[in-house]
Amino acid sequence: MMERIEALRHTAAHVMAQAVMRLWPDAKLAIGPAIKDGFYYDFDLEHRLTSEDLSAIEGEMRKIVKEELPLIREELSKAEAVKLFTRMNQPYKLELLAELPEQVSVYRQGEFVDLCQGPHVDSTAQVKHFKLQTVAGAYWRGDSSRPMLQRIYGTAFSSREDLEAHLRLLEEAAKRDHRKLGRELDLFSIQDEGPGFPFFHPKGMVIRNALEDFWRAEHIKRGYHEVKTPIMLHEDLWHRSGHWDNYRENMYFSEIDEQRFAIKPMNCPGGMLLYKRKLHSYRDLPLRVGELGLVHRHELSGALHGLMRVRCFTQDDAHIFMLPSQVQAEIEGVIEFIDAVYSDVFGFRYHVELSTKPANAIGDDAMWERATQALKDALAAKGLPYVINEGDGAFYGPKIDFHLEDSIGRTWQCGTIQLDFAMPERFDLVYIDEDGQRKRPAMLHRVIFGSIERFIGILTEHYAGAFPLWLAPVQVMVIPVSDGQNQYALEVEQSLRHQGLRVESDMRSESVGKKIRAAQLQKVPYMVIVGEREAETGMISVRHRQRGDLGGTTLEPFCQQLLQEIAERR
RNA sequence: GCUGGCGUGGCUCAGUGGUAGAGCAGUCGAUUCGUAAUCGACAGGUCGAGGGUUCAAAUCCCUCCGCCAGCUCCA
Repeated sequence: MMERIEALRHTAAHVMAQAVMRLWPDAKLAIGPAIKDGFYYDFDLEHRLTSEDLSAIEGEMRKIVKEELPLIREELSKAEAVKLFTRMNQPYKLELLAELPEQVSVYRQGEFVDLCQGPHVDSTAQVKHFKLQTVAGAYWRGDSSRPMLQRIYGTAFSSREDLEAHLRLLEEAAKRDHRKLGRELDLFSIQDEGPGFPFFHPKGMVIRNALEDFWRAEHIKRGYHEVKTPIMLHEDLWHRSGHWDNYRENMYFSEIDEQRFAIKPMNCPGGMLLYKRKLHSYRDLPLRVGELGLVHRHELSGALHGLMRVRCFTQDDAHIFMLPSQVQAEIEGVIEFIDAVYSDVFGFRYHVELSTKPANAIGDDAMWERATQALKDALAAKGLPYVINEGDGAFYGPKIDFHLEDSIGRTWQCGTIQLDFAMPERFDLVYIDEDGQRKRPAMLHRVIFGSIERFIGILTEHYAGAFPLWLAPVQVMVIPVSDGQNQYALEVEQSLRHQGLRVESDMRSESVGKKIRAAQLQKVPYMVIVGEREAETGMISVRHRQRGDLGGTTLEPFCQQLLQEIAERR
């Protein structure tokens, strides 16, 4: 079933390529695979494709569908295929062919033929429900030193209903985009004067502080200490840590008293200095040291994306210094910690990747092998399925990455656990073992949220802005029915505030309906409506943003119920 | 950084060569209202920045900045 839809999308890609070739016969074909929910095809083409062109291509595709062309597979020798694609003047296909085995396959449909291993559906007639979406640039073979091609993305389904449902889903997803909600709910902004450097507004700060309070409480429970290291440190430190050799491109530098300083892109070198401030006993280990550390990284301008991808962010970092014998238990502990936060508190679905030694790495292969194996062992012990991300580790060690999905299905790395034998070596970290000998500790770098900024972005989309009570910037909006109840509303507001709730009153001379609507749009969890009836009897009328009118009650039980809801983080 | 698109009041958008418009939000006034929009008035923009073409530029051209989609890269 899944394979059939993939074949259908792959065929849709061929139909699109055929349509493009009919409209622009000089187009050079690159590749055109099926992807999640659709397909794309890359073209090298003098003409710059516009959205009007997309309609024209769609029109041509519909003709091809009507022609009911059968897809015919042919097996060719490589030599024959080279001849074929040379005759067709398709250099990218020839480049692909050079790496293929002696026997290759092509698929024909009418006058169109493409190098392809398949499978496909039987006829272009089956590609009925599709839509071309966008055209964007993409490097040939994903290599930024190669030519940039034009990529057309499309979506295709086996039924009209599925296609329409998917298009509706995309529309709904756009509504929960954290950048849109961040503006509407007045959580944060990014100004032209600081691309990638977000401003947090009062309401965004409430969420941020609630997350940090939660974070601190959970870390204390798990035996962490908290520290704060400086934003800026001498360049020499970054030479010692390996960042200058391996991470310089992403770093900001400045000068103080004719000395070069770097703004930290990571917290670990500062953490190393803190560890080294005194001698440690084996009895001190594992030493778990957390830091909400603000780091700055120069990201490519085109990569910036709301709070998800910024140039300065706060990592909820921690460095765990361990005896070699403690490594596996500590990794497992962090895996459990992350799962407890993601699954139990926020109800996220996530997937895990294991990233191995990158091209620019410090430390020898044996060390990398040992560290990678330790991460694998921990994952196996926790029974966590994972995919391997070859060559994507940090330059100082392999890592386990936890990925969360945004509203349109893009995934973002949040949590990560990195095992590092290199940094302790470089900084000559030691502890005194029970035999009195100086020995080398192992070290773990890890984050739970990843970056607070990105995590807030993910949370905003996850909840579509309707944050649970414990995170909601305004928890209760008091709404007097008319000006006559403003005084009573104020008393209610004060009383709830004294209980520690975040309350506001809407005392504008507007209709109740309008004030309720405003609170609903701000996704305030509870509205307390007070009119003449309530003012006289000392009661309140409660409305919930999702459950609607909950009827009358008094302050005391209402307040207790909310405090309970907050305590349980529902 | 690259390819393409876009940039008009706080927000959403209209205006494509002839001295800047709407709705929402805001302010003021009237209304005093019972669970998602009461009525009226007022105020608010050197049209992203700089340069050029023109009698005349939001509109055409150039450069830069920023944003959006994707690629590359990553928390």
